[in-house]
Amino acid sequence: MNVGRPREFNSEQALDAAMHLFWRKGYEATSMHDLLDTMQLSKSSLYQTFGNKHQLFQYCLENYRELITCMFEKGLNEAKSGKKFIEQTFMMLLENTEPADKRIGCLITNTAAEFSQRDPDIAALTKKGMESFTQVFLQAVKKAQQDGEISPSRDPMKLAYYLMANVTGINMMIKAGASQETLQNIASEVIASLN
Amino acid sequence: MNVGRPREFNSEQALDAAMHLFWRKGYEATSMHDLLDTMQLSKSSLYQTFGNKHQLFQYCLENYRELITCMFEKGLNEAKSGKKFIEQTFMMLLENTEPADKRIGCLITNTAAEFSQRDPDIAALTKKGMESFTQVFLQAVKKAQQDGEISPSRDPMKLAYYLMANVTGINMMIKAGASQETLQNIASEVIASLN
DNA sequence: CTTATTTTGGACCGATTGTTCCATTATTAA
DNA sequence: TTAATAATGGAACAATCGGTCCAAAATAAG
Repeated sequence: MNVGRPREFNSEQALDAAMHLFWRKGYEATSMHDLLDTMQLSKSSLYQTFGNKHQLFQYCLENYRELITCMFEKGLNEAKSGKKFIEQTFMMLLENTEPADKRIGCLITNTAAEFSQRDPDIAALTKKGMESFTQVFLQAVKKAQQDGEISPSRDPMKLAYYLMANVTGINMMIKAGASQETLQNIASEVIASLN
Repeated sequence: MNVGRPREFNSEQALDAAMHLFWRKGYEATSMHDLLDTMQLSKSSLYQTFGNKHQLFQYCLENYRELITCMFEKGLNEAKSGKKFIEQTFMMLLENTEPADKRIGCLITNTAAEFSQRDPDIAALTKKGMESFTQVFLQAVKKAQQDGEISPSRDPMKLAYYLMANVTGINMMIKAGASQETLQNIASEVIASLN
């Protein structure tokens, strides 16, 4: 069996905790001390298990990408139609305006903003994340076209990227302090433009 | 006249240099050492003139807001029509995809992403910035309606926020590594939805 | 019990962080 | 020339940064 002293922490839970901390505070503003506190493990354990802060962050990004992608795919599969899923997605966004501590946006987007500029490895992960999310929207648009909600003459890939831009934009405007009413207006414009 | 030893630096130039540095690197990733190097003044001079790093950053945010707002207003006044201005704005965005060091996005948006969450003063400035930019789009939409390019039945404020969301979203997708073609597609969808 | 293996706790590291302080320098006014 | 004023350069500061290292602790196998 497992020889040696057993672990006193759950590595998946610890990674999840780190992910949420980075999500909320960003990379630079999160210290190792913060991480140890939140993940509830010792410094040695963290370095042994996750390498270092930078590697841990990359694990978190991948974890986040998989988590969100799965959640979206599940939502799409359970939705009554393609357009319903898209509407639900925007409605979900609007729920994160109040209180202020819910305005944490999207980890991928936050990360792209913080340092896509100076780290090619991280930049590759943000690109990958964006493409994963876009794929879900692509499936949603195709489904909506099959359901007769969007004209088959419209390019589904173009619409998928268009939706991504708006979801990203709304996420950022939430962080910039836009009101729920404002965001509601944006969402309704986007939904109305799908036909 | 001015008594005492004269300044060896231009405070406006120094502020401008700091602004561009924060724009490129973000707040946390920019050190005082970086700033002194770029602004070309001594530590004492920086603290005497701008208070501290946090205050300097706030000055930079306001400087940026005014700079961009003025630039946009000038562009709008010189544009042949409201819709032409909007199109130009999106075209300008697309020019910042390559090379990688041009993908610095928008300082207000970057700042909202980095720490609207934990600093009310900064959050207020990002909100103010977003509102300033939205005002320009509002004027542009109204002009386009007067020019007969957008139906007068559409709510100009809603469209202004809708445009803001898309500009912000595209800016973020640039940072996340989206291709120029992708962004071109998004922009054309947005432009096409204005009628 | 002994040995091998793995994890844990914490002391310790050099480097860097933002900031303060003061003597020195450069200027104007008297 | 002297005094007043303001800017500069740099030493010094405590605090924190991410990271390393090793003895101690806890388990399984022999």
